Amino acid sequence: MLQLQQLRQDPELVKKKLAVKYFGEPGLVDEIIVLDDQRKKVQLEFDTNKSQVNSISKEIGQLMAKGQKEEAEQRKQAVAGLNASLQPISEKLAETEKQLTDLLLKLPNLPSDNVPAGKTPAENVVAREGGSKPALPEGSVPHWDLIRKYDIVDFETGAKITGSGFPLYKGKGAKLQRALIQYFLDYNTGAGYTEYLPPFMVNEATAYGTGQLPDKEGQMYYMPADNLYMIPTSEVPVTNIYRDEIVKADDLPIRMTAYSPCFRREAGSFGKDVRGLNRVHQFEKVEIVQLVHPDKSYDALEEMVAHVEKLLQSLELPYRILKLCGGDMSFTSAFTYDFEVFSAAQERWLEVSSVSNFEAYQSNRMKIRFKDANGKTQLVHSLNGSSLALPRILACLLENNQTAEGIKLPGVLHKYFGEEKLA
RNA sequence: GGAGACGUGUCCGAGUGGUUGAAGGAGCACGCCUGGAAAGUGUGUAUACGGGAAACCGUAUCGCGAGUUCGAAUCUCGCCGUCUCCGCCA
Repeated sequence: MLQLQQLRQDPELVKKKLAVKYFGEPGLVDEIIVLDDQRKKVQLEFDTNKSQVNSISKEIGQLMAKGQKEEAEQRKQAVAGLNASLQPISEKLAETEKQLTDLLLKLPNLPSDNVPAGKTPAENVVAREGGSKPALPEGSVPHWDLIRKYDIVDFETGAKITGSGFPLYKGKGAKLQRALIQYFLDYNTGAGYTEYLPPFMVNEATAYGTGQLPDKEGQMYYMPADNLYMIPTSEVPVTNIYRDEIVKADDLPIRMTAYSPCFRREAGSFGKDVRGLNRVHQFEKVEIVQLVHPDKSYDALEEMVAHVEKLLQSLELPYRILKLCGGDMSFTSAFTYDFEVFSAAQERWLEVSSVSNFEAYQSNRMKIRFKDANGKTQLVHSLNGSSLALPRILACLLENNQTAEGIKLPGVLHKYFGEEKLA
C-alpha cells in the first residue's frame, strides 16, 4: 500500500504515475487526501476529549486515595457526560480510519520512472536476449507429445485424482523435477540466499501482507474450514517472515530462497494456450526474495536479474528479458522484468520468471522496517523473483533438446539427474 | 480432539483496578574511569498517529478482539498461540 505521505507530498505526480499503469480511478488520490484531513480533525477532537477524561479519572483515583469520596463522586458525574459525548467521536474516528485504509488499498503501486510506456504485453521492451534457438530435427514434436513418449507426466491420472491442471509426474519426470529443484536451490544458496521451506498454506494476515488480499482471493485456493489459503507462490510465506518486525540496518540485505509448490485457480484464464505444461493449477517453483535498504533496491533488482539470467544460461536455453510496460505490470510492482524461454516446438516464448521491485508497497502493508543511520525507522524495500518456475522450463528442455536418442540434458543437471539423457 | 497452565518492552522478569509506557536485571549505544581492556560508574535505550518551528505535549498499544468501570497489563467473554498431561497419529 502506498504511504499517505507520498500522496500528500505531490498528488499530481502520483496521479501522473498512476496513469502510466492505466489506473482507472485517479480521483481516489484527492478523495483520500480529503478523507485524511477529516481523519486528522476527528482524531484531534478525540484526543482532546480523551485527554480530559484521563486526567479527571486520575484525579478520582487521588481523591479516593485521600478518602474524599464525595469529591470523587462529583467528578464521576462530569466524566460520564464527557464519555457520552466521546462515544460518537470515537466511532467516527474508527470508521474514518477504516475508510481511509480501504481507499488506500485500492491504489496500485506507483511505477518507477524508467518503466516503459505502454498498455499491453505487446508494448513490453526486450532488454536483452541470450542463447540460441535450436534447429530442431525433422519430426520434432511439442512437449505434450514428448511427455507421452517418455511417460514422464500423466495428466489424465492427475485429473482423475484431483482435476484438470494437476499434473502427475512419473518416473524420470518426477526425478527431473526433483533434480531441478535441488539444482535451483543450490544455485541460490551458493549466491548467499538462505534456504527456507515454508508452510504451503497461509492465514489471512499473511495473504494480505503480500497483496493477495483483498480482491484477489479468487486466484487462491481457500480452505474455509480453517480459514487458510493455499499459497500461489512461496513469495507469500517467505516475505511475511519479517512481517511486523524492525530489523537492524546491518542485517540488510536479507536474502531468502524457498522451494514450494504453487497453487493457482487461474479462474477464467483457461481455454487456450493451456496445453501440456503451459498453464497448470499446481506447479513447482523456487523463489528468491530480498529485503533491502531503499537506496539499494534497484541495484538489488539488477543483481537478481543477472542471477536468474546466469541460471538460464547454465540451462542452455534461449531466453529473453523483458521490461514490462506500465499497463502490463502487476498491481503491487514498481518495476518488473519478465524472463521468457523459447519453446522451440511450439515456437513461442514462455514466461519462466518474473523479477520485481515492490519498493515500500509490500513492506508498508507488512510493516517491515529498519533503523537507518540516524536512528530513524524506515520501511525496507522488498523484491522477489522466480528462480525458477519448473513446468515451462521442463517443456523447453524437452522440446529444445529432443533427439532420436532421447532428451539431451544440459551439463549442470547431469549430477542432479544422474544421467546425461532422458530416454 | 479433551483437561490444565501460561502469553508483559531486544531478552529475562515484577506487577493488590488508580500518575504503570510499564519496577528490577541483562543486552545495546554514548560518556567517565583505564596505558589498553575487563570490572566499576553516569546517561540514554518501543511503535504508530495527531499537535508544534522546536523543546516538547496529547492519544493509542502489556498475544488479538470485544465487554465491565470514572479508570484495565490487572476483572469478564471470544479468538489465536505456547507448554504439560490424556487421546489419536506419520
